[in-house]
Amino acid sequence: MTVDRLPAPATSGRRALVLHDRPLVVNLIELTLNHGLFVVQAAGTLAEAEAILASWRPHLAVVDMDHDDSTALLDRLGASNGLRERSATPVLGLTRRGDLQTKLRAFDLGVDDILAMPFSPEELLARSIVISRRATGTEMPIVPAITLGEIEIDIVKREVRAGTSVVHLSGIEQHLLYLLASRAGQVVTRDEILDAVWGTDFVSESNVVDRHIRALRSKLQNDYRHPRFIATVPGQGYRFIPTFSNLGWDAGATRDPDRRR
Amino acid sequence: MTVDRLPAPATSGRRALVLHDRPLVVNLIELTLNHGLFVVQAAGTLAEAEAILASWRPHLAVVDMDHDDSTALLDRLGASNGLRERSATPVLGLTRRGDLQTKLRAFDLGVDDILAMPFSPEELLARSIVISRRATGTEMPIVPAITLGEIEIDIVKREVRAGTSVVHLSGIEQHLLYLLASRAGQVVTRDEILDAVWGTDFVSESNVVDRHIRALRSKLQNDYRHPRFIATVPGQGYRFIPTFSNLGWDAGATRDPDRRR
DNA sequence: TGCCGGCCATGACAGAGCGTCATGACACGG
DNA sequence: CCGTGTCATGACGCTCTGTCATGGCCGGCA
Repeated sequence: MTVDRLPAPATSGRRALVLHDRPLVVNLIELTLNHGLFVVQAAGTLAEAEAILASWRPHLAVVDMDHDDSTALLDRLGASNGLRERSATPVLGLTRRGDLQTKLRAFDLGVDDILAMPFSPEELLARSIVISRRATGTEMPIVPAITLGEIEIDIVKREVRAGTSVVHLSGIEQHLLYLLASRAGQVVTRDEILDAVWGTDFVSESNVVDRHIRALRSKLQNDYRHPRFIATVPGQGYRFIPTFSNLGWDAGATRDPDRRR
Repeated sequence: MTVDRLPAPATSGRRALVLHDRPLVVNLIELTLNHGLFVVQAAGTLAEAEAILASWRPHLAVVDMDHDDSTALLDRLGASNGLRERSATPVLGLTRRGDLQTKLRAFDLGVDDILAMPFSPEELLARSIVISRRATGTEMPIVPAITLGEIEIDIVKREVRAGTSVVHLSGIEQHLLYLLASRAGQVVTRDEILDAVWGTDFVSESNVVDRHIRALRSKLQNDYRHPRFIATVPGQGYRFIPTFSNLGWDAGATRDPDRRR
């Protein structure tokens, strides 16, 4: 089965380093930061991050604060006693816990801003742009909308245009859509989604993922009986396909026949 | 009628300048920043702000971005092309409009962080502390709870302890409580509240204030028939009195007999 | 072939937070 | 004594989030 490739993003030469050990989250961040014309490189360990840092000189770092190496990386980035060096790379921290204590500790470690899960891609982009432009003092281009097959996503307004209809997404729905879209054509597990949106602390037996997938679906498709864009792969998870026609099988079937791969 | 004075706040010598032309908002900010052991001085005009700036050397500035002189003051504070000077006073901007464009413009003007109305005192405090400690690189004390008469308010948890019961407030309810508490014993108009919490853009004929006053009341008083702490002054507005016994008139009467003053 | 069990979609619901509306009590002024 | 304006109150609508019970479909297995 062939699937449209995501369009190659335009770049402005702006670079972002991501320290995160969940590939799905990295994909999400990459797709989101494309709106800000960032090119993203991911590191799963401190060593990788340092290599990228030395050779690539990123303009922004997005750091999972729950990662074991986050503190070490922040040290390397020029944090010192809550007072960051002027020329250091601006850092956006991601955290599972949103209480004030956790946030203040993150700032102590040298973060420029902090984002608690679950967040929306809109917030991620906004904060990334803010701290990045503050560090460099230059304007930053934003591409408010991207097109994926038959879908157009406006990240700022949190709207999706599919065909003639325009719908507004909630933060979590937008997160979910970006997650799936960043892996277009591939299957994403429920557990991966749960982990990427809420963090592993969340109740794994919960039904939340289904719930929001369902909300997304009902917003993306005009009529009830024509499932589009999001297919179910039984026993495995969900799969996003940006064009309707590429689904291939009969409309009305949500199930993805391509089960064994 | 005598009313308990608010306790004189402990200070840590940390100073905050507020540029705002609504005295009620200034009171709110003052009471809120007391949790961070700030001493507050307010300016209604650029001239006043400059005088305070020169003689008082504040550690933090809270600036109403809808104020005519906000841009000029930000210039004075060392903003230049989105790139702020290192030693400049950190600035927290307040704005009525919360869209991304407005926020980005605020950052362009040199703000360190931006807060859109309606916000909760908890957020105001958290962001103030974050940008202030980032600028100075020192630890900042927080007093999580303050006591007003028979009421104890935990700003971080957004909880209120009145007697034996503990209740959780929403952001707007907390804002409302701080607003009234910062003018303890005095009457506050509906329009003033509307303006201070939502901004004047809001529909003036709306019932929102009553709605949230009611919610606050029902959370502060255990039993239905004993109104406490928040009295109605017919034709004028509401009045907060931190102790029950000081209400003076018969329990069961929500109305404040002290109408003509 | 027929039954069972697992996976998933669906509808219903809960509950917080926010805002609106209609009604009715109450006091005041004429 | 009645009308008017001011408030309190209950009821409702809406969005967002999360939970639960049900029932359909399919595949595996006897």
